[in-house]
Amino acid sequence: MTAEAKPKASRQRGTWKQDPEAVKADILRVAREEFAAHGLSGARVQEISSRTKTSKRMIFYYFKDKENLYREVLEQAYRDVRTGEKALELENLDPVAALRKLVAYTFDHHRANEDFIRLVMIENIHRGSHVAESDTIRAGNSPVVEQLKEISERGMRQGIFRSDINPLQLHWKISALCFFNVSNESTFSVIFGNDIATPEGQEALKADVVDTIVSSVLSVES
Amino acid sequence: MTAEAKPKASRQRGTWKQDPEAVKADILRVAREEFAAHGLSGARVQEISSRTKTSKRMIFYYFKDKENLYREVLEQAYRDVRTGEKALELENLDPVAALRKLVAYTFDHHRANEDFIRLVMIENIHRGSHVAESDTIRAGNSPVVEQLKEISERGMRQGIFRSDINPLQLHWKISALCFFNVSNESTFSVIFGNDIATPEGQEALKADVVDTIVSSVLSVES
DNA sequence: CGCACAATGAACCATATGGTTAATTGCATG
DNA sequence: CATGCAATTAACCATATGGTTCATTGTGCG
Repeated sequence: MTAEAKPKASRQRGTWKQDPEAVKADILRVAREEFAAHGLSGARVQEISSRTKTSKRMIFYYFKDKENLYREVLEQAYRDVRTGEKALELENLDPVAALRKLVAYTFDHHRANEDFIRLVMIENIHRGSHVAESDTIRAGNSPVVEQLKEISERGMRQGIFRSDINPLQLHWKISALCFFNVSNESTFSVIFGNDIATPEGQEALKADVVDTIVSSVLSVES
Repeated sequence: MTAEAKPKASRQRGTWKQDPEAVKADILRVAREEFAAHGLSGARVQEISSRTKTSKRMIFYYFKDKENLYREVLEQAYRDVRTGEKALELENLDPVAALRKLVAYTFDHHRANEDFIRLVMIENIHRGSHVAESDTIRAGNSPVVEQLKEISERGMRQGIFRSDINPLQLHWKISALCFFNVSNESTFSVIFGNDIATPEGQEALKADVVDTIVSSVLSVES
């Protein structure tokens, strides 16, 4: 490996502190950014190590190999984003208001977690093979479907929602609209102009998405 | 390059026919599959050449380098998929029927062009930098937005559509739902089960997507 | 203290990979 | 049928890349 030397001015030979957890966290943080930016094959271990306070050696010491590092990055990303889904207190709201709040929140939440979106895109390029291998990712399917089920049932009982709502399909639709907004922004802007990508465009779009989801569940005669 | 030899039984030294167009087409076809499967950095020139009737040398002879090959693959893919968007004869249908037909067609069309979807995903990972460089891709923005504009205007004139429809946003919503269906199938299935990915699930989903789009444009008092 | 083991640094390695060089063959044209 | 250029083959190359080896240093513990 030519010129892979690492002077790292801040650390001279002979004196260093041990801090395994910090080192691992540092690697994971940088690796996440690099994988999100360039994909599994596009990311460079060398580049990850350069941006780290530690050395390439430690990456393999703690994470075995590149693919395993990627897997752990994925797991942490899923964990973080699920933790970040804060409780919305939808129980006190009427079904329509609850749904509006949940959709608007999802829209913003996706926008605020672009790296996660990109990791999921990358994972889909790999046909989901790494998420499939992770028990923790498969297990912790977010509680949002349960929330939607609860909202739907209330709305149906009150007669304001149509009676054939499928909560999973409803979640799918919300995901599709909020995910695509982030995932396909680049190509969509290039081809159709970036009216939608501007702050005002995004606000208009969010309102449209919320309305679209709500109108899809309302019973026709309401 | 160790063991990069290519026996290619079907072609012995000293006798070969010239057919530049066929060679180029062959390379493009294989390259498209490889890039769609593994991404720009994940695809291997070596692997592309192996699956081709020609040699690696010819790839660089005709396409200069890997990135340029990728760009030409993208262009051809956009060209093909746009050509494949057959005329739907929506003029004779009432606005709702026309819209239903267009959405259902888009849903099926995306499903039938997974490689194209994957290339667009990959391109978005690269922040659309290659589509941005291609004049032909930027120019030929598909006529679907015009069709939607026409349908919307008819519907609004008849009073059955709400009066604030934005055709581009409408196209965006249709794209989002139809694109996500293909792009995120893997991770969605892993996490939420594959009910939606089954043939029956897809039919139900298509109906739901069509209804969702239609109900989003209908005026509330209709 | 001194020992055992975890953590770290520096250099090194095998191979994969994108790309090139040089020579050869097909073929259209005068 | 010679000449010149396009198309093609086979071998080769520089370097990037993921991963490893070996020695050294920190640290908790008896």
